[in-house]
Amino acid sequence: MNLRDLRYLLAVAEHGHFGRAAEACGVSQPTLSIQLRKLEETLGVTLFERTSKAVAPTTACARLIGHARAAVAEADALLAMARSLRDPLAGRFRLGIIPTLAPYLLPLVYAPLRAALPALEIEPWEEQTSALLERLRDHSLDAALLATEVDGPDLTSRELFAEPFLAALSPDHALAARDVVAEEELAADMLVLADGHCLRDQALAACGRSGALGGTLRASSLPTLLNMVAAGYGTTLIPGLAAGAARDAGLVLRPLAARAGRVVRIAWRSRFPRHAAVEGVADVIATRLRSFARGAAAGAV
Amino acid sequence: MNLRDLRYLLAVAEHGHFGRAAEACGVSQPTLSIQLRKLEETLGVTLFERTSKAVAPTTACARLIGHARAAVAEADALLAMARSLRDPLAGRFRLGIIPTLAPYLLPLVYAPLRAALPALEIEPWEEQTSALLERLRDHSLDAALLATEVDGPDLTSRELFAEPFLAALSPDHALAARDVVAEEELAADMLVLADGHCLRDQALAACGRSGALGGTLRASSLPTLLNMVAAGYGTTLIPGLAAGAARDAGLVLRPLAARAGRVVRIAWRSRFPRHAAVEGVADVIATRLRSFARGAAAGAV
DNA sequence: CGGCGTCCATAGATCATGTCTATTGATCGG
DNA sequence: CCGATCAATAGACATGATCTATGGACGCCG
Repeated sequence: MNLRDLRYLLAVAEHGHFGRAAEACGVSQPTLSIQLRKLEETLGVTLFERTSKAVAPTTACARLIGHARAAVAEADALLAMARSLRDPLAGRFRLGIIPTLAPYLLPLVYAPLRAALPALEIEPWEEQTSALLERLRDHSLDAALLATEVDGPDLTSRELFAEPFLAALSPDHALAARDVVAEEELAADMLVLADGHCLRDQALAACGRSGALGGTLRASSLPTLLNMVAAGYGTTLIPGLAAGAARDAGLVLRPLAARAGRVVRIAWRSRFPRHAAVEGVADVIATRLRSFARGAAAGAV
Repeated sequence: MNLRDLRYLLAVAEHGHFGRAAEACGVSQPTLSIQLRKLEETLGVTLFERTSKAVAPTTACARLIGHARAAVAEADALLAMARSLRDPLAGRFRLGIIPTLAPYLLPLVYAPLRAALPALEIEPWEEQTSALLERLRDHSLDAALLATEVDGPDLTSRELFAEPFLAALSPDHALAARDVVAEEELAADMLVLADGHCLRDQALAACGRSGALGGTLRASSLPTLLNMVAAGYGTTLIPGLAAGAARDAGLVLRPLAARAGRVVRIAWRSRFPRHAAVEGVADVIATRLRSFARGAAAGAV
């Protein structure tokens, strides 16, 4: 049994006439006659009482036709929905973002993304790198904004922009008097984020330390960390996009001598079919942040 | 798009594995792969993200799959219902019966019909001949029990049994003293049914009258007619099966000299597909009434 | 790190079947 | 009794579903 056969059945029931039903279905009358007879044979039920005068549905047909109508309607609904889902630049797009990036990047790119991809319903999801990678791999995210390389052939990534780190100091810190701070000078009293944040490892690596100091307080979020530094508990190293928030917290920011920084990338499953959506999002973010990256390259933030 | 394709889609979504899905569908893996790819092309939507490791439905697929499931379920329901409708000796059977027959025949044949055709749900419909023929022709009845021949090639009929008429008299009527009454003797004061009852015309014809007497009361039903005769308003001629009811009404019954009577037939549309049901019903009634017909032929009721 | 197994995609051949045009048969009306 | 109408049938044709065999990508394991 075929959906086409059910459409033929409905057409004959509606028109009560093989010729007109065939015309409505866009086929010849013999075709419709044959197919309907085959349907009757497969069902084992006579569907119509045929006369040269009229074609009347049997009672069996009357009881079956509701299901036929429902099946055809569902198939048509599926086709219509497929048409609306056809655009890869439309629909839900679940985008993971690491916590040290989300609060500072999203406000910058949200409006441009809406403007460039109006049909794309971006759902941000904030979590640490490893969790995002896991969610990418189990298909609960479509793409993720990270500050690390991704490994494995199942994932692909594209560089979006370079984000320089900055030394963040309380105004009364000794280094606050300097124009430029060398990364190693921060090592002595640097505060870092909790385990799992990629920024923690990158900050430690930038100033030549392999691990955090024993007993060092580990902030669970960047805003917390900024407040700790502002309160004079130590120094830290922040990503450039957080500069505004850091200044608002009353911190003094200084460029780094060796220009340590991180590269923000977008990552996705290599086989993810809506590649166009990923590229679209990536293009918008890269374009929006181009000036920022240029400024960073010039050493000015 | 095809119901088969939708079944393939559901199988792949369920198993997450082309090979096992193909096995479940009873086809080879390449077949399923090709058909699914074609489905993706016709829909314009990628349905699965394929890896050698796993096959994951896309978000678009997740939204479409509900409709696919519904369409397939409706089709399956249709097939299941068709299976149950396949037996022509099962299901509703709308049987018209003329009013001068129904109350006396139905009690005789109801139980035998239930016993012989347990799956046939017979729905009796009591109306006069012309209305029954109309309903037969417009498909609102499946068959009808009549006491007249039917004309036209669109209808067919089969004789079931012969039903003799009897003279019905009030006990104090002059003719009640006789053993046998000649049909013509009833003509003088015979009461008849209202227009439209075939019994009316047949009774008049039997006693040689072309029309009813002027001012004669025309009962709208046979029970009413019996009571009128019992009350002494005249004589009448009743169908044999009504003998019991007539005696209960206090009437005297006498056989007719010329053995006037009527033939009860079952009629149906020549193209009616459930011919087996008609034959089944006809056989049961003819068998049940065979003794009656023999008795009638022998002159004893 | 190289063979091996798993899994989906592709190629080419084959077979089933849906569709067409032309025609027949049945039925009805003038 | 003849012509019109309508569904069924016949035969040719083309599409398309399916199969087996094979290729290519990937992960596993010694």
